[in-house]
Amino acid sequence: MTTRTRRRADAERSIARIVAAARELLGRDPAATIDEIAAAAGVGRMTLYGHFPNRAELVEAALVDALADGERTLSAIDLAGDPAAALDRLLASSWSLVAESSSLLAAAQEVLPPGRVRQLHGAPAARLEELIRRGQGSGAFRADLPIGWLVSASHYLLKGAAEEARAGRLDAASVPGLVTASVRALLRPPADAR
Amino acid sequence: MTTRTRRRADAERSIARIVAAARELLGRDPAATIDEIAAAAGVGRMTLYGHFPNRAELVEAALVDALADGERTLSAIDLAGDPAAALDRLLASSWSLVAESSSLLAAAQEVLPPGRVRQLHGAPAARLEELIRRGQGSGAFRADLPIGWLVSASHYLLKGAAEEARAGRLDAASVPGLVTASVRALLRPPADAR
DNA sequence: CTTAGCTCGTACGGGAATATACGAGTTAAC
DNA sequence: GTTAACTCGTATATTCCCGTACGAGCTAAG
Repeated sequence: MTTRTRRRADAERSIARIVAAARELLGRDPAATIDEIAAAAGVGRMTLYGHFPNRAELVEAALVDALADGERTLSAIDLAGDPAAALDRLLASSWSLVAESSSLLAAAQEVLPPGRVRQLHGAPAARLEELIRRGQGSGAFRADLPIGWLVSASHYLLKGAAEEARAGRLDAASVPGLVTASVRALLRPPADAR
Repeated sequence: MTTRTRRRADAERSIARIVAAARELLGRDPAATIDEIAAAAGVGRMTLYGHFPNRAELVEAALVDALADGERTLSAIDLAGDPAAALDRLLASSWSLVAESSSLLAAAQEVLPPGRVRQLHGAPAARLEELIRRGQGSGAFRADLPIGWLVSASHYLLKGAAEEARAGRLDAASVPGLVTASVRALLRPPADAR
């Protein structure tokens, strides 16, 4: 399932550059053109079409690549021990990943069949969900709200922080602190726990 | 500054129908076409162009109208008394407003000059900010995070909840409860207050 | 060195959406 | 009832982007 007819080395290189360019441009502007991406990759538009039959497949490839990168980073994080501390570690690495490809996600939403994005995006969401669940068991996190919402809400906070940073309304250096403080607050058990 | 040459009654009516249709369609799909909006308003496309020279002005008119409606609703809310309770009242009314025009905001972001949206959107943000500030003064809300971020984060939670509801991942009836619980959590002073 | 694969320019066709031009018919306002 | 304003269809120009076709030239792989 790797390669049916072998690919030449230069083709491999072109594909890598195209995907990288797509990630970068689509990460900033979900409406980035195929022309722009090809140009940014230092490659003719026709070369791009030689590897990706249409826009959707290119976007999907970029998203898959970005997610794979993310998985590599996140899977290296130790989530054992105190859930709150583990959460901080997870968020510290997550936020920049979200920042880099938040509009890539938006681009994918527009082009890919419904549900496909969510499917591809399953692993990181599951990781956070698992951590939250564990924290709920130990009483570190609140359990009175649906866990699906807690996961989503955390995401929205991450995405929001990324957007504020990109708009220049937030200093990039201050973002990690704000994100962790906010998500911790969101997950902390309410005062009137009974 | 109201009307330089008087407008006929039927024109007034057409404009109202167009703006209403624009709010409804753009509120659901930020890419709604001028054709679609005209059709939904029960009006020829040429009539629409007679009143709005281009897409941007139509979008802006729709946004202004939606915000004016929102202002009318929000300004009726009593924000005196216990800040936490006032926050609940404010959020209960805010969330549906956000839900109805969240993608209208997105449409505006794409078409209007940068900063214009934020400028138009100033009043509701200021209202929430003022409430938060008051709550900080009385110790009801946390003061260790920048107030601008607290306001934005609340917004992102509202928008996120609206999105989840539209995607069918959240029951509309449960949204107000989740939103208020989440924003309260976000604003509650941290445990290790010193 | 030969071949198959890859690069990439130019050109073309198509679709979708915006916006303009013209003009005939209709309707509110006075 | 006259006028000015409004409605609205058809047609057309423009722009933008996607995707295809053709073909000449390069380059990695054996």
